[in-house]
Amino acid sequence: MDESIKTDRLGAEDSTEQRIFEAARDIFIQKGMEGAKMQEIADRAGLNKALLHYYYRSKEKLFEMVARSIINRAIPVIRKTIESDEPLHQKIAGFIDFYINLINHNPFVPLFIVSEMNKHPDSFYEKIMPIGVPKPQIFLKQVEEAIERGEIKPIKPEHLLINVVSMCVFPFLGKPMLRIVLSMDSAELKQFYDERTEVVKQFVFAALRPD
Amino acid sequence: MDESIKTDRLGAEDSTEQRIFEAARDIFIQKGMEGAKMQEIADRAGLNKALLHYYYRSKEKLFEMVARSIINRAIPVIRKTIESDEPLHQKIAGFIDFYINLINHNPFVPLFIVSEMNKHPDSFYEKIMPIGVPKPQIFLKQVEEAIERGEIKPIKPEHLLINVVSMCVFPFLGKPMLRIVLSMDSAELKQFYDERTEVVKQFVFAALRPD
DNA sequence: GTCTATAACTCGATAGAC
DNA sequence: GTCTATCGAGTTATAGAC
Repeated sequence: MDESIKTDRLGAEDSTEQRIFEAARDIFIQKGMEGAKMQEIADRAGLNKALLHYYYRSKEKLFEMVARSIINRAIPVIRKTIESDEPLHQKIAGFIDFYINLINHNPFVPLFIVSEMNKHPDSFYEKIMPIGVPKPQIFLKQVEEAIERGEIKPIKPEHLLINVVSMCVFPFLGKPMLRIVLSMDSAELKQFYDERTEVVKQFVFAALRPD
Repeated sequence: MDESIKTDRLGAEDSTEQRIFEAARDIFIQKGMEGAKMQEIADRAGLNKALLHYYYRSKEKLFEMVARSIINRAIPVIRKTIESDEPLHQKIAGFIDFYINLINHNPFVPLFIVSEMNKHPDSFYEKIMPIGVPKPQIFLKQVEEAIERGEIKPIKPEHLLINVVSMCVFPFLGKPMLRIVLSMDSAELKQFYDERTEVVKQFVFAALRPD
């Protein structure tokens, strides 16, 4: 089972175009638009610079393709979970399960998206628009109704949503910090991330449990 | 009351060196090492490029100074809170209060640190070393003791720490996302961030409350 | 210390052979 | 389609006048 956010194209054709795209994705994710160099991408793909331009015309266009592909893959996941109308508890649990698992397989994607959003919020918005901005209304309403029925402790729905997302995403952004501060080795880190799903679920549901 | 993370130097001397440093800090935080241009820093400082080299020799050295200064200011805050031996509940509450307030005044610092850490973990570690890596042992032990005494629900102390930090930091990293997904305007965002301190405290303590 | 002018260099992009 | 060689724009860095 491979949850990696790879590319838009289906199948695993090992075309030159594909190899360039994958090399570019890795480098852009790691170093950002300005930090990435065409030479480095070419080296990683095992080709020369000229070919990058042959297939993608310019660095900017190549970056566009990569960014779009990553966003196209990540956003629908959020949308689907947030917009579905399954029961609240189930939805939250499913969201945590799926989201942590997804990031676990694509640990650098959140930083890429967060950086992109902060540096170029407008171009990001344009990329998101066509595939549809996640609409949290259903979720927010579900929370309010659950509160009215006394099923969960009162909390502003927006804060609940952010709390859940924070605990899913941030540990991956702060991975190097964890390493240093908690002085964990690779094995301990892996275990830590494997435990996360259950821990976050328990934490959230404990926080929501009414008196 | 000014909680901004400004510079290493005390006082507010308006020397050329100082103006360059502050301009550089603003630009580097906003655009990163590669995205920032010496010309832009010079413009912001109201000087010419040559002076940047006169005072700081190279772009790399200037960046080093800025990065070091930001880290030197942010880390001791974490250390002090984590390493103190005040009672657990008080410590957690104080941590949330202080941390959210601090980031609220320096909203771009977390992204800078997270990006830096991920791009150059080694150079980051070297910068942190001399001022002392925060040692969470006291905190971790306090949590374990509180669990044994039945004062709080069982949870791995490391996860609790990360949960708290996540909910404090991530909402600022994801600000543009909040804007889009929750479609908040500036006023609503401000209110949202003002509410955060109380919401996070309540959420954490509710999650920790034993059955 | 501060400025202008320019050297030196990096890197994206193109030309042209194969 | 793929390569080597090179151009040219944009940047960092320095020389030298004031």
